[in-house]
Amino acid sequence: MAQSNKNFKRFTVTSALPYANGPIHIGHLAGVYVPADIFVRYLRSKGEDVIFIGGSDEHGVPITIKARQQGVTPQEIVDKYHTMIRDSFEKFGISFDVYSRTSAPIHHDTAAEFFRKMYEQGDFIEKTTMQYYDEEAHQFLADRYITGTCPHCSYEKAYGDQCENCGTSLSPTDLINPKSALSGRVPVQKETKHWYLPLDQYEGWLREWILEGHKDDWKPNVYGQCKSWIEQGLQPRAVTRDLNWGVRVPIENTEGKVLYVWFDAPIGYISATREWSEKTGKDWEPYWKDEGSKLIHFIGKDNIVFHCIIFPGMLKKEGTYILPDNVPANEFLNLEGDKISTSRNWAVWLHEYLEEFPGKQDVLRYTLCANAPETKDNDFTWKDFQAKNNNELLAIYGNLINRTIVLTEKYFNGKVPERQKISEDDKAILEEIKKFPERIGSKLDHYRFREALSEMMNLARLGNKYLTDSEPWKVIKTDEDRVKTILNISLQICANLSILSEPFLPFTAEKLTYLLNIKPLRWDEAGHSDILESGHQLNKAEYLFERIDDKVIETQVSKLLEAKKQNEAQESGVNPAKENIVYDDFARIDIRVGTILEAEKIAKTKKLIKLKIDTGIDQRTVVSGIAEYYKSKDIIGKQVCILVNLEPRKLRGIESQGMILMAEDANGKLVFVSPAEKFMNGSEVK
RNA sequence: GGCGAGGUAGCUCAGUUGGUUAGAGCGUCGGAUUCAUAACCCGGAGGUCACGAGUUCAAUUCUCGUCCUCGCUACCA
Repeated sequence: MAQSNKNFKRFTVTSALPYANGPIHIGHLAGVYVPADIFVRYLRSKGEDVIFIGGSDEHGVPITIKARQQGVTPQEIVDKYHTMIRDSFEKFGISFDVYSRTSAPIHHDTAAEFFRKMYEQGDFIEKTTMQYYDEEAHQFLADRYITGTCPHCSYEKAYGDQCENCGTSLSPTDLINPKSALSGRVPVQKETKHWYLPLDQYEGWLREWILEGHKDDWKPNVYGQCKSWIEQGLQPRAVTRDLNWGVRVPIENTEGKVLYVWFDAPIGYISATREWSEKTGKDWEPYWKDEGSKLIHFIGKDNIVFHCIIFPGMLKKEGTYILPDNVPANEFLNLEGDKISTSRNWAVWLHEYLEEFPGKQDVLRYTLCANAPETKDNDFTWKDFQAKNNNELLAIYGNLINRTIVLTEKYFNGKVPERQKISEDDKAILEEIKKFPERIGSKLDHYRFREALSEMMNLARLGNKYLTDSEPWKVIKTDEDRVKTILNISLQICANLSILSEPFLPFTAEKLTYLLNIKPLRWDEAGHSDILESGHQLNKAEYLFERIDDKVIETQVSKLLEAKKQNEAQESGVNPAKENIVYDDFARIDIRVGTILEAEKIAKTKKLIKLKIDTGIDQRTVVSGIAEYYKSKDIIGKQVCILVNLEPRKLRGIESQGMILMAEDANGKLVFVSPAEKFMNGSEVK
């Protein structure tokens, strides 16, 4: 992975810009901000020149929709969430050098300038297409602003990009009876001109740069995803949209057009750096334009294509920028077994956590780092959070510090005793200590945060073992000099921890430096065993962590269950009745009771099961899309209702002779409609 | 359907350029201990390394196929 960091003069570390239409949750933290923060704290501790960039992404259609729904302006929406996000990051110890926002004037300038330069260089292609236009509101309509009847499921409130009832993705022209969400009028199709980034032309150098150049140092998930995109063939992508919210297209005759949000958002990293530059008086350009700078994007896996292909494409074409050295994207974090969802309120919100667990930032940081979804999706559970606090942070780290300081208080009035004669065991320990900075650091250099964290804890484990093995509480009765040595070494371990744990546990490290009564030290000062001088006075012992008991965890779990209940209530939306029919329409339908004789999942399909049914009339094959809800082996022998006079139809090359009756709820979950008791096969359902 | 990532102890993960008894942390069980927030320390149990076939003297590691999870993409209803 990453070549030696020593080859670089400075580091530019960006973290994905959170979208300002909701608060931050643990998924964002575990995937992006905690690892990024650990990384930059480590670099700073090593004395590297590093800038850590964050900011809110405030443009795009979803924000305008949210604003309309709430009857406020988009700016009010983003003001609210930007403030909230910024403050919660700060309280959580995410140590941005700058946290900016894309509605800031400096960003509008930067993005417009970026676009203009590319435009003048002829880097875009222009295309005119037909788009829906609302003649009353006098504007073109984003896909989300058009509603109509879904051509698949007849749901009447489908959006232009997706039907929320059946989940199908749509394009606005698919909708039956399209309506503008702005005025309710029928929109008309109208020509509009947009600019496209010709990604297809970048394939050559992208292949060389990523597929050949980063085969070994990018994470497999990132590399694989890029490969997938490139091999599938890249398409030109529109960089502008017809919308009133965003960065105005900086060329003439482009009323009502803005930069597409994905185009302006990554430029936000650059704008933020410029903002930082204005505040600090330092030059921003080397961080983005000097080959001696190492640019690293921390993101979630949903952002890979933008940061590995599109944004680099923009940077390269613009011509004066460097490309990212690495994009250590993480996978997703689940919560108690379910996908985290902002709209379904299935999340642990950072601002709530900070209120409910005051002073426990590091506990969450630790849990999220230990469970970071580095190689695959991972699950956060409150029980695990509790275990990590009680059995690791408290039992191993906190306990070592506490017992060491308490012993020192007891025997030496809290003064660091002088080291006396060194035993072979002591020597071995001192040698071990030396290895930790490099051991932890090299893991961090390679973005292996979980392992780095575990190595850090190993130092605390080493300290505990040393204490237990050398039993100063016994030795004190016979050999005080020996105890001096033991505690001196134990205290040096504590001092090392104050340095080496700082990137992971900044609040704890700070408390620890207070307890040890020292100044924060740099990474290079770790590994040594003379950090604390003999005679140095410690402060009084205090706990670094407190036990979290079951009650606290139960409260959190029931809070989640409450959210789940509310979701279910909300999602139990029922479709309105269809038009009336006459009896004859119904009488033509022939439904029978049948029994499933065989069931076999059809390979390579998501939903299909091939069933053999005894209908009383005959035995026949039916293909049914129920595999997401039933396992083949569980349904054999089950009685079901089957529509027997449906025109046969081939699905996956198998002729399906009928249809099994299923009830479907608002979530699309299916359940068999079966006779209430065992009934003769072939019985008619009337 | 195509593509990508993953599938290793109860949980979270490491590892194997193919080679004797597959590792760690947490949990669990037992022991020891009392300086320490029932914490620390020692030890045990626990895995046919998703499944099947192939290559090989030897495969968890290579090849092929299958299944499962997640994502991207396409299509079908």
